[in-house]
Amino acid sequence: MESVLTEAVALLDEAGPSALTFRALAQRLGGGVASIYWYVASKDELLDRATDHVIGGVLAEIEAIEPGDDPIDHLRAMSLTLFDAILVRPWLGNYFMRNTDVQGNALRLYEKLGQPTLRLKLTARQRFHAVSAITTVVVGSAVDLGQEPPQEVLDGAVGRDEFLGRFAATWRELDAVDFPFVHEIVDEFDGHDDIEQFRAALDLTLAGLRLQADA
Amino acid sequence: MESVLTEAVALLDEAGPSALTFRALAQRLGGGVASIYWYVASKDELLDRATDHVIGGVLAEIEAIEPGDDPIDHLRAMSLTLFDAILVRPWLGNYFMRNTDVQGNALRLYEKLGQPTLRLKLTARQRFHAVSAITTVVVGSAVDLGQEPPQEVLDGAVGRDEFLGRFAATWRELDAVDFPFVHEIVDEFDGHDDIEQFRAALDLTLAGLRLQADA
DNA sequence: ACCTGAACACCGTTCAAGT
DNA sequence: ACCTGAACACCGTTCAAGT
Repeated sequence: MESVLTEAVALLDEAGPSALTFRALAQRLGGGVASIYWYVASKDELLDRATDHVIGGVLAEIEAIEPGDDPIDHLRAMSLTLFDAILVRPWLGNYFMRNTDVQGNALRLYEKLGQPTLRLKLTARQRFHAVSAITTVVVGSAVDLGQEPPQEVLDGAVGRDEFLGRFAATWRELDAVDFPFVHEIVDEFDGHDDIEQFRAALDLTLAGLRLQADA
Repeated sequence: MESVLTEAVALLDEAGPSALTFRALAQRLGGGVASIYWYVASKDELLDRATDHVIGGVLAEIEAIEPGDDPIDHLRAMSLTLFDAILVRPWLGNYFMRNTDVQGNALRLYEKLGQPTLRLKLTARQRFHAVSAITTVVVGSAVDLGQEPPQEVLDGAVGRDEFLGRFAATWRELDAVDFPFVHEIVDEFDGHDDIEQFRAALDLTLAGLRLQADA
């Protein structure tokens, strides 16, 4: 079982989600395709369990973070750790917390993420919504930013900057009257940093949360 | 071409993303499978174009919204409209804005969403980040909340409330010392309203944004 | 310019049968 | 308890050939 998950994750890491097939996995394990069904009832369950397997590592990182004085700073630090993990493995975002019955580590991570809100002056409902909001921002940003780039970028034939630059060039050609906003931000888009973009989104949510707690 | 997209969307609406296969689509169009490849180079392109096709309708709704006095209220109104559209068709979230070259309507929607920020006292970078953050919250929430529920819920054999209730029951059995946060919010989770959850997440981001603009 | 049948190279899943 | 080969019912995509 352990080795099924380890090899599944290895396959995902090496060649992406499309490389994780029962046939490829069976070959790595040196067995038949049907054997895997003894450990797992479906591909969805395999992905749920593989997800929880790596979330176990993330949970350990998150538990190692010092709470500190400010609950919101604590939330920020944990969010960044989770974000980093999903950015490297975007497939995590599609399965994380999908089924807490099989994802025990995800549930524990959710708990950890929620604990700082207990130190804030909020209602139970506000705490529930706050943690949901943060999870959405973290997972949503990571999945979005980690989307598989086109083949040419993966090949290394075209760098990320050049890829962004091409879009920027198209945008600059748009009518300035019809697209004032796009023109306003095109220089920011060109060559922008993904992590900074996430950090900004997270900070807006956390600023809103602090306001709520201080009200 | 028009009818290819119309039928593709109909298929997606009636039976979900898994029902959109080239074979099923060809059958509805009364032609061969290979014909579709004359209009579209791949399934990804088909989904990009189908997405932009329905985003065209959403764009019209969004353009019909009165700007009003407060740019942030305007942003909120537009976000809710986009959210509603994606909640009904979660597959939109996976493709929206993925390739603005083929998604002209998505680009126009992005522009509309950005325009209110021009009325706020922000830097170009803050405007770029603000619209990215809002888009992430809207798309992330809608995709998350619209995730295909398990078969038993779709069948109607088990209601949504009962489905949530089961998880809540499991959570209530967790150790109260190890899971203080889960216990704190389990009553809120049980029978919670998805739209309210999204609204709360959006409002946190918008509150943070207002703070930034008023600084 | 538009469409087709038939094939290719895959998938996840099942099942009777083995040890 | 654990594994297997072989099949089933699908996929997206290609291509030579038709009108």
